[in-house]
Amino acid sequence: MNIAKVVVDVPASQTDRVYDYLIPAKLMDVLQPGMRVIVPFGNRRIMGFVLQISNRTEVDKLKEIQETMDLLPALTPELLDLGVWMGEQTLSFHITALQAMLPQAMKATYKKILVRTGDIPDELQSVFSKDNTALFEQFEQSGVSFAMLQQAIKAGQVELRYQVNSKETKKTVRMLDTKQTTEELQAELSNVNPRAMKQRALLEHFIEEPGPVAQKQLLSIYQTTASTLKPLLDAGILQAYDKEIMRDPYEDRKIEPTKPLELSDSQARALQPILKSILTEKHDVFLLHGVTGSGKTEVYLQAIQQVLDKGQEAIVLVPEIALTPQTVNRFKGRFGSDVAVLHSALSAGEKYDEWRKIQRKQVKVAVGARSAIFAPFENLGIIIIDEEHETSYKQEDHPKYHARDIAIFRGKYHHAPIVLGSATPSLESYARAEKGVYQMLELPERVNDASMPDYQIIDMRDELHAGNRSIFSRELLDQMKERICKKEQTVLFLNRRGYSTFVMCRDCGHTVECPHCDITLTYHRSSEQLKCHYCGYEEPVPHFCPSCESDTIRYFGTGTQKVEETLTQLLPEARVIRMDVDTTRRKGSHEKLLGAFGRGEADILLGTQMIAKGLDFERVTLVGVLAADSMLHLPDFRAAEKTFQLLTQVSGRAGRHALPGEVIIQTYSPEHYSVELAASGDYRPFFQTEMQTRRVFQYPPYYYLALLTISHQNQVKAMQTTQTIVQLLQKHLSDQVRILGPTPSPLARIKDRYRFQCMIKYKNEPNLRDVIRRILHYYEDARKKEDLQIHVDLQPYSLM
DNA sequence: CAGTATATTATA
DNA sequence: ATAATATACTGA
Repeated sequence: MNIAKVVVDVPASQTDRVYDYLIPAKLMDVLQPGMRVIVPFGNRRIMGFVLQISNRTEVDKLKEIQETMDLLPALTPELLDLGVWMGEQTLSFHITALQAMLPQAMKATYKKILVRTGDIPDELQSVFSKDNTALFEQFEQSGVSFAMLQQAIKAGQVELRYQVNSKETKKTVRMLDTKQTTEELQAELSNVNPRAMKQRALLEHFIEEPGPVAQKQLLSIYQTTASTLKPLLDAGILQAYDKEIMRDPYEDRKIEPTKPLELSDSQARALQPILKSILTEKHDVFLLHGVTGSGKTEVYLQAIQQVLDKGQEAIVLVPEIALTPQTVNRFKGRFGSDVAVLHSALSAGEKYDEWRKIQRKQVKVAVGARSAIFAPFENLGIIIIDEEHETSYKQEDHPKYHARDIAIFRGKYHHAPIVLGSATPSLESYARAEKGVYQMLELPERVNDASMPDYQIIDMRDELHAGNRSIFSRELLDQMKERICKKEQTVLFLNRRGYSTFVMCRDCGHTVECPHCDITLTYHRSSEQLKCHYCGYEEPVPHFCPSCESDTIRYFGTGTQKVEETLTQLLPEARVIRMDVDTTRRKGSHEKLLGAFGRGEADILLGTQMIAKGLDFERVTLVGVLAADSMLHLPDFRAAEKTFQLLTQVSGRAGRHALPGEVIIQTYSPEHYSVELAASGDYRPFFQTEMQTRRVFQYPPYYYLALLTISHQNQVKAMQTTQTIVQLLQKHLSDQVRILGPTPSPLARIKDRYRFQCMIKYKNEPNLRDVIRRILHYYEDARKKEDLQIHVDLQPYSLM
């Protein structure tokens, strides 16, 4: 057993296979599958994952593994299996799938280093630093001729080394301790100059309180600096050393411990089957459909409790934007230090430490966004996906996985149940629950006897006819005034998706477009620039229309800043907190703003998507949605579903406690079923209506989708290639399949590349992945040489 | 025909 | 992805 099967860190189709390496004697008893290693590859050194240790190989001359990067496997056997499966399912490289399961900090970085080993010309010497090394990059920038370096390397005067590093760093604190006994210290004390008061104080500390202490802490207690310490360290009386510590992003937060709450009847009814699956170790998938405020989280908490009691572990996925301190506190409050939290707001180091807590089994519960589904637990008892309908569970770049699919894979492996929770389930999940593939659990009413809020839909066209050109309807304005009088609070939601600010000429209707993409430029007020969100192009706002030279350039669209301004004009007495990307960029600002709102320091909370979820404030009795229909016109078959979900979620922020809630929805499409049915608060009618549409147009959940996007600088080339691909697909797939295209992508041009798509609708195509793989292989040369790009997305969430 | 740009190929 | 090697292509 001296051969390791290794996947190397070269994401390319040619290297997407397993390479065999000899295990050197020093690693013989150390190396295990799942470890990262450094291996020679060609004349470089690169990182790789050990998949397997074996005694067989087909290759005559094997190279040796150079060294290991881990002492504990980074990936468990389960995750290694998952990597294979995920690579196949998403048509990604094996290495890409494996990398996706680890924190960014564990990704390898590569450096080429020049080392001087002999006499070299002065000109070349100038590149090297004092220690006779130089980064290869430095050499390239230095302007010294390549030939000179080549010669020096040939002559053995310079060596080129390939260095592999991992980005992970471990945080340490400086500790102080002494090896001497109290008596010896007493003796030392008498030697210290009596005028060195602070030094004496530090020594006395070690006499009174023996044992190691953090330097920072000690110095602050005795109000002194490291200079006091120095003589003691120099004399060898005290010793300093660095102790590794875990970064704790939540260390200075006080979290009140909570006890399990008494469950309502329906909560108890929903919990029962979950507990049963946990106990019998059955891989069931539950769809927990509970209206907003119905207490889904308490059900999760009690299910997790059962898992922990059994000595098992739990993963809870929460959408990134809902991963607020409030949410985290609910889990930390119940399970304390057994919880690790993984989300994007943490620094790379913090994420790495949270991950290691899981790896070392120092925690039992992982709460996090999409990638937390890869938490390296080995005895999983349950996986919970909250807000399961959220599209952010689908990763948009390779590997394009859906966390729900990964959860089901892991659930099967561990014989553990999966709970998908939502007030507005995805049609896919609800349809599966109806068919009995998943088990349906319902929480039809709110806890605390709170009733569902009252709804009002305002047709903004009527407002316009009545001469109100403001972004606020009269009704909403009146209601907000009333709330301020009653000392109640309002949440205002501005849906900005598919809706951005742009400039338009009032005279001729000209809008400014990106010269490289077929898209209108977005107006950025802070910099007075027009920017393209797809390629980064920007230009200053023109003073005159580029088309007709009139000076009637105006801004359109509504940003939160604009709403805030209007609000202060119309309701000068209102105290407004605005939450958007700009005001929450700084770390902790999110929490600060919500905290202030929670304490009643503002009357109105104005925000985008980020306020749609999880907020739970007692005094919020009014929710206003400013542009309910802004998503409906997007080229997306899920537009109605997303609108319905969003309206239901936002409305769920109102009247969650004793005070009754009211919801006002402003829209230009009051008759659209997604708006109307959100008002009814009832999921089923919407589900049934939407299912009909999906059936007629042959969309999920009736059909599976695969989307191929082909792009090239040359429009004709892109179109023709897509045409050929369509024909190839038609030829090799079954005759039940529906293939659409070539169609120009909704974003027909990005970065000067024309984009065409082909959509495959299918029910059962076991060969699909193989056929696509063959097509990709067929175009391999063209992709490299002619810069043709082919993107494949199976079960896409974005059709752009 | 050397010297250099470009395509091909292997990476264990 | 990257580097070495094979091949094609300039300019003498």
